[in-house]
Amino acid sequence: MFPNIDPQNGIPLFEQVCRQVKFAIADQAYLPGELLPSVREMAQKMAVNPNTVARSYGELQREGIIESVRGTGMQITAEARRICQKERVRLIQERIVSALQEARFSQLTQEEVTKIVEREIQRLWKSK
Amino acid sequence: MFPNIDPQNGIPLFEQVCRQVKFAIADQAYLPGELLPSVREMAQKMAVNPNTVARSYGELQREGIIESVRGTGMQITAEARRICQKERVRLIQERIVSALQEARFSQLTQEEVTKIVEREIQRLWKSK
Amino acid sequence: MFPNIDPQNGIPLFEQVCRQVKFAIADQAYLPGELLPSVREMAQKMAVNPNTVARSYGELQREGIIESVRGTGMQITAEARRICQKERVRLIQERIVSALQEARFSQLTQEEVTKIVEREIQRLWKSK
Amino acid sequence: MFPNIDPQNGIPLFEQVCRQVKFAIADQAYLPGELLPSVREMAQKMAVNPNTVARSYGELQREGIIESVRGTGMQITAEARRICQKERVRLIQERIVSALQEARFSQLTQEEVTKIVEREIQRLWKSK
DNA sequence: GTGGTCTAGACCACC
DNA sequence: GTGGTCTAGACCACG
Repeated sequence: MFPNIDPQNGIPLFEQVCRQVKFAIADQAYLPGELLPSVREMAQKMAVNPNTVARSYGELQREGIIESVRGTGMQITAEARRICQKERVRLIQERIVSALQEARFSQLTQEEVTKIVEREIQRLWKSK
Repeated sequence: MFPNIDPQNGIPLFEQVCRQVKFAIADQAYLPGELLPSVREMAQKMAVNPNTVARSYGELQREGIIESVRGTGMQITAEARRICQKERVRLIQERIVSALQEARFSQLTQEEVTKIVEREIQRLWKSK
Repeated sequence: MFPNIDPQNGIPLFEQVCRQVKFAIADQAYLPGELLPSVREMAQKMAVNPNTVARSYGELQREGIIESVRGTGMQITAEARRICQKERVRLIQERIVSALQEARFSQLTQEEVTKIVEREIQRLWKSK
Repeated sequence: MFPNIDPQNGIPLFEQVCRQVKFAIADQAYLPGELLPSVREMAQKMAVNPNTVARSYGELQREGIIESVRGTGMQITAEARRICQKERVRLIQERIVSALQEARFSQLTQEEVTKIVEREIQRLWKSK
């Protein structure tokens, strides 16, 4: 359920963790009122240090997506899904746009880019 | 000629500088045998610390794209254009693919992604 | 009778519970020889986990304010009132002094602080 | 200039550091555009771990009081003073009010509290 | 068991 | 030199 944490891709680990959790919530893998896996559990799942997960959870808490219940765990808030769905689109869109902007500036033609994009979309979504 | 340097987008400055120079060479803005602008000059153009440019030039030299000519400056090599054109496509493609992969994993539908991509391509290349 | 338990104000819950009980005893709401409400009952009154109350009772016992009577409950000791009255003043005074010290150190003027204090005292005790 | 960090008073160290820095800025000990002492330097001044200071600086950054200048340090923002002056009053007032509320609820009389407060204010500000 | 805080020490990218 | 990130491991308060 949480693959994809990559220490070598430039994006900080704690931020990748945030993204994964947001995507999972947007996807209703966790529902409001439920508890997120504990810091230690999640750390093991994702093969990162517990402190890294703790930092991510702190971030999510600040964004109003989860809240700490003393001695119990981190609980999904009522607004979590709404926030995460917006975030999901925003985060991904941001990254796509940024990549396309670089392509544009570097003088690639619309045709070249379209070809790359269509090929990859076919490849990635074919298994559906 | 060199806009787009963004200190806040996660990609190291010196790497952004490398990219810009590679793209300019791929685009034949600089031809083999010509000199690159001096470190200081380029630093000013790009609004970046001279040390950052120096590091980028070192990187380009290591990749065989430019070579230092004693007392004169950094000269574009004969193979520069070939290398840079390959690089340009590789770098951009890599980034696009990585962004689309995240979109795929996060359960966005093919339709949603296609919509974003097409809209942005229209927007970015409309001025052509 | 026991409002004011606030999970978010930095002071541990079990300590807030201790304070409330001490203040109630100082106030003669409980007299020597009487029994405190059972752990479960008190937990419900204060909307707090029974374990938290149990810990507080343990603390109060260690301070000689209550004593456990086998199979009966926690009994108010003879010295309870004396201890609690001293405690009450000490605890409150300590907290006020600490807050004022920070105000002093942070270069607030005597006038600013006096204004805040007088306003709040008026507000809090007006219903008398 | 930065005394008063106390590991034993219940308030987290990183938060005490934040408060101290805010108070210093409110007091114009640091002006907009200036750099805060480096993480390592401040850590030594305050006798805490550099990571603790880093966390505080991150917090201040999130509140718009300082901003990170790559490779240079943490710079006081233009709005820092305004924010910190508001914060100073808010933080201190909050603490005073909270202490007085406890006094109120615990059945101390207005006279008792007034006596304590006036005595302490005299004592703390007498050296002015 | 849970999260929260703190320390120590490391490595990196940037100036 | 600077801040940013990550790890490892500890202790505490709370349920």
